[in-house]
Amino acid sequence: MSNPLVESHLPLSQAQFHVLAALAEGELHGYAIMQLVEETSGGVVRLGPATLYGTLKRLVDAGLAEESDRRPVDDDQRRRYYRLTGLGQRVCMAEADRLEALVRRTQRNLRPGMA
Amino acid sequence: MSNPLVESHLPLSQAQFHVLAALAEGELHGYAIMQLVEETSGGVVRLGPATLYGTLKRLVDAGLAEESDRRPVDDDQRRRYYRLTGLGQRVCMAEADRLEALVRRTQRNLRPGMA
DNA sequence: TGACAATATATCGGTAAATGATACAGTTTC
DNA sequence: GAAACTGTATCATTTACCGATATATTGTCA
Repeated sequence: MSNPLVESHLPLSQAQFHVLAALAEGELHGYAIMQLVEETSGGVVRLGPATLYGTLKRLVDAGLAEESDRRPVDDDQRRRYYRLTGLGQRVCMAEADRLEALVRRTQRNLRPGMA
Repeated sequence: MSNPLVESHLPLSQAQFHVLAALAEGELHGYAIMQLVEETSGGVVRLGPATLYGTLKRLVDAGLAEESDRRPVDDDQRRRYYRLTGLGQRVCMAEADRLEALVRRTQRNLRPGMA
């Protein structure tokens, strides 16, 4: 399952992974990403505007996310929606799988009770 | 289970979490950490000397890791061993738990096959 | 309707972290 | 005794992060 195109984007920074993970929920606009990340992390991860829009721009430049032209009726016209690209989905999934293995191993090592 | 002292160190950067996770395996010297991180990530995460020793120093300054005076007989005398502090264990565990939830949610969202 | 809070995007500037390159010394192997 | 590997360390640069700030729109409600 080795894929050089995908792996060249790994590992993702925390900010990048959190934004991609938020977009995995569906098409979202910037402000909604901020709220979702803060909410799903229990308030631990708080992306300010500079971090969010900077990260978003980098993800778009890297081809992992793209702006969507989706426009729900009566939606706030200021909103700009983003979604994962196909590559973005694969990269996000690969990073999630990689972290899963690391997390499991770490939890096993630290579970009570060790010396 | 909220713990301000622990949470003030979250979220960890990728490099910091990887080093702490490596130290969760046991007391290790710098070079061994480099090898272990590369090995357990399937070669995806490669810490150069600057990243490793810089990160290690920051972790020690933050009280998450400490140098050990452990000296196996006939061991290479250049080696400097490090281990997690009590705080480091709790922070590493908290980060692992946080990532676990995020990873699960992301995998659920991206598993085949969605639009 | 007028004021205020929340929503929404954007950028500037400072700071911290990550990283490639490099250096240097000890150890092992043949 | 030379080459490859092990091991720690730092410099200089790049990159990313992030607090602060700006500005405009939308929603609320008195």
